[in-house]
Amino acid sequence: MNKISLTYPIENSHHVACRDCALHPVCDPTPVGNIALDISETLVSKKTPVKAGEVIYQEGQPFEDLYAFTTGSAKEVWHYNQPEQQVISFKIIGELAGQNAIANGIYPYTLVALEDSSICTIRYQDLLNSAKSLPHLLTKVIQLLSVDSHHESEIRKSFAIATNAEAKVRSFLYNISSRYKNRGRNHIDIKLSMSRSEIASYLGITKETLSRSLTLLQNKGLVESSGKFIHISNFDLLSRHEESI
Amino acid sequence: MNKISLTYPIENSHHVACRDCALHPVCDPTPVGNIALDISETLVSKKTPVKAGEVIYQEGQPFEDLYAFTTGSAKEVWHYNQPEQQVISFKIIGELAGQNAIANGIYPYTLVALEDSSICTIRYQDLLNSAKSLPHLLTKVIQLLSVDSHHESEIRKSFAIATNAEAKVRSFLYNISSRYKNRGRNHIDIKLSMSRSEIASYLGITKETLSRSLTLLQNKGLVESSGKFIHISNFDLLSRHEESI
DNA sequence: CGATGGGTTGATCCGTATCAACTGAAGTGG
DNA sequence: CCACTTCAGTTGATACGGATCAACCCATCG
Repeated sequence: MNKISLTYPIENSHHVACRDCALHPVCDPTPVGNIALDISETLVSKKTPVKAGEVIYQEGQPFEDLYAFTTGSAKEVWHYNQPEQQVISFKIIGELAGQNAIANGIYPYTLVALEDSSICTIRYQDLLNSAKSLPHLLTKVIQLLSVDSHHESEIRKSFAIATNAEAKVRSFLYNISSRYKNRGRNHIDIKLSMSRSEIASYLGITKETLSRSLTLLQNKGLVESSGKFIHISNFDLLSRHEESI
Repeated sequence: MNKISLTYPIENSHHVACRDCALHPVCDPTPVGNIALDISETLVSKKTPVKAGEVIYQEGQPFEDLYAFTTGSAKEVWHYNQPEQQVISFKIIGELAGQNAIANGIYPYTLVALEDSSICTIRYQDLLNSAKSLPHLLTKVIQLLSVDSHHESEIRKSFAIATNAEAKVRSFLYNISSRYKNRGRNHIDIKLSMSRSEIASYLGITKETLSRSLTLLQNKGLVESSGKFIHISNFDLLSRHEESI
């Protein structure tokens, strides 16, 4: 394969525009004019840098903040201290983290930055307080959570459908690529910030099987992979879950 | 095994009390006194009967209502018309359905009653309208959705952890049992309203493997199963996901 | 009473885990 | 600046678990 095709700059490294961020509906409540600016200023602390490997919140810790990634990415893991830690989800640029803590008031998992990133933080209690004067804010939060709920069931669906390892990997790549696409970013040439072992843990397969599946997909001309860089050769074929490809 | 131990009446068949229903926070917004009663009366249409096999909503249909089961249960399926339909989730007594439609305004899956049931219906738009005068209602909705989000990621976690079929079945039974327990119902003797094939589809295994796993769990003294009736002999052991049992 | 369909049990084959060896890239120190 | 170390990732060989196909059991219903 031609390595050169993968070496041109990847967009992932740039800051996401505020309008493409998961928190945007909250940061920018359109209907209220210049009050909106105040909200955004006071409610959201913007673009704090975090280092690769840094823990943003820890499982068991009391819930306080929601986070959105404006650069970089993270993994959500269970049993962070255990030898065999389970990867629960990946958060990429523009996405929200911490929603699953609202239910019990405790972060159920640990969030760890996969690379040097920057995050916007919103204090949930402040959000609720502001909502007393701006009820419209709450419907935005509801929208955010519902998107999340749907997102989760989509993932679970594709997992249940995926009979073999290759299908799991395919749906993972499609899922990641779609998420970049939905944020208006380059979804054809992607840098995977997580390791093979982390992907494997997430998919419930071994890293060896993951590696083999990737070469299979490559031989079928669906993707070209070179280390952390993945080129999606055929986006539409990736989504099809028929066995016969 | 002693069949008699499984034949005494199962509580599942009784109506759930309003206070144990997922919609309860919405039906009964405590802080507003006698206005609350009006809300509950006008917003929620109560305990409509549905027959086994009846479709409550269909995938692709525009989102209008949230549903809560006061008796009975349902399955959420994808590709309802296809020969191989995929089971996405099960809804049991007291639980909410339809939340995952808020995001896109369309029901992503089809909801089918597994047995004769009765449901409370709430028109989402009416709920939002009422919220203009009672913003507190919206925080309740947020709470509902967050519980759902957490619930989903819990399930996905246990699936990723479950290396073999037996562990999947074990975590499924633990999950169902816990849900009855959380609603203050009998979680030791359970009637599974869904078929083996439906459970298998949900778990992503075959019905044969499911059957074998059940007998394994039975031999280990964790459960006693007789057709649709399951007796949880050791609730705590069921939750442990260590291989060595 | 025989038919039907859900559920269980059995035998075989294939896919993935496991264990092991190897490769290559990145980082370290002389 | 280059050997040495180290670790992520890939490739190979074997063993085991689950899918598949098939037969059988049993409850329900006409």
